[in-house]
Amino acid sequence: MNPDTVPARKQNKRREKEVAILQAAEKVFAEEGFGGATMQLIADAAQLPKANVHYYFSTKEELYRQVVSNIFDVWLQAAGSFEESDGPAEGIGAYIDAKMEISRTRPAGSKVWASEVMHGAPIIQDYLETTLVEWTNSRIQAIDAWIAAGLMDPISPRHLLYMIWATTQHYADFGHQIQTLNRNTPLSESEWNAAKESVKKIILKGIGVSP
Amino acid sequence: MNPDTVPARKQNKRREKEVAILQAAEKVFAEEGFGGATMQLIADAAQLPKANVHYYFSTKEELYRQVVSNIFDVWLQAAGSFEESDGPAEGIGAYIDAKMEISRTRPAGSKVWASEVMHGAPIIQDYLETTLVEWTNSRIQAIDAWIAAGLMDPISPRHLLYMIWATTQHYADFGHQIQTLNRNTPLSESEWNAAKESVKKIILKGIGVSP
DNA sequence: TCTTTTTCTGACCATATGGTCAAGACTATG
DNA sequence: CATAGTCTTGACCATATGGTCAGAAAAAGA
Repeated sequence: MNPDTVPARKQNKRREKEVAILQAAEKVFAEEGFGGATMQLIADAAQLPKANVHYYFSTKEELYRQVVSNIFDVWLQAAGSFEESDGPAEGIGAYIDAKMEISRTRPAGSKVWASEVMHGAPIIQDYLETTLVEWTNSRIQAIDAWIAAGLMDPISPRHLLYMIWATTQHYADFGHQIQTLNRNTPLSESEWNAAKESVKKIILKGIGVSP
Repeated sequence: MNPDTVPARKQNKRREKEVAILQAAEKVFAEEGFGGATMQLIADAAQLPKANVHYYFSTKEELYRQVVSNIFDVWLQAAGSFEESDGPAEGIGAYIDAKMEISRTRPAGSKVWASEVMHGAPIIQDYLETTLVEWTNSRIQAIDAWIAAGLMDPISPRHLLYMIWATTQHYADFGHQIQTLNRNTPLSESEWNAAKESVKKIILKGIGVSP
């Protein structure tokens, strides 16, 4: 038997447990905020004794840091769908789709991210200043190129990005409000699609891109 | 002398002190979240002993409730600028202006509101279900009337409203991120104006309204 | 099977926090 | 000036929370 097999399996098992805790933590942090979340609540959500959670993540900050870090990875993944090789209709359309999909499937993550930024990004400030700044600048260049090529109106790329972020994340962060305004019912599959199409339609037309 | 004068003056003094505490609380709640905010932090921000804060607001919840309630009033005030008597260019344009102005002048309030909604609106759920639902439905009717009159494209009024809320509030709630992307500098007067114009331009064009 | 390493957990501790209280200070009024 | 009502505040308390730890249990390895 390969001597690496057993250790690998063990590593996997450890990783699985960490992931379970991280999922529980993401949910609790989203619902209660960092200050309101307690290790006991997280442990209960993960169906583990509190001390066991501390075995995998020594401190609350450490756990929170990893939750936020995971969200950032998801964010980066969606960022990849913004391909500058295609035109603005495909690039921006796909990006909006991807971000709306994240809001639908990972609302808790989006809320944790929003909370972190709202409180001054104490944990991920370095990511903001490096990765986010670079990504944003590179996308601004891409949009400017589209503008120069006459593929869209000469709007401010920066504020366009803010609008996309704001609108797409709103469906996660303010999901409770949206549900209240939707006869206290979660958005159905078709309502989600309508939301997606509305957002894309208004923004794309707003920047002078025809589908 | 009017017998009401002295009591009134006293009432004013009490009110002034309450307002000072409410302002301090709004700031602290915005920065720390409900769970992270402590009565001591709020007392320090208001430059009062903690026990004195408790004299005016018996519990943390009570204080928070009033802070959130104040924000809702500000929100309603901005909502008034959405006049259906004018056309969409004026009505929606003025509404965006008003909301952007709130984001600029009361960012802490906006953050508290966002935080409250993100955590399921435990305090102001009744406002959402009554006032907000009514206001939203009435605006949807107004927009539908504009659409019927051929003054704008047949978009979903509901999702248009969400987009306006999301985008305008983003400049307050994610102000830290925006500042980081703005060479770590707060938006200047002219940058705020550029933001306003960008938002109005894209949204109004996006719904087929010419200025 | 015996030993070693990793995982698990109840009990415990130090600290921070929301809230109380009683006594003092201040203010208006008769 | 005396009295009554309002405001102020340091000291205090009960509780909740993040985190520790010793030892049990389980798994891996020899």
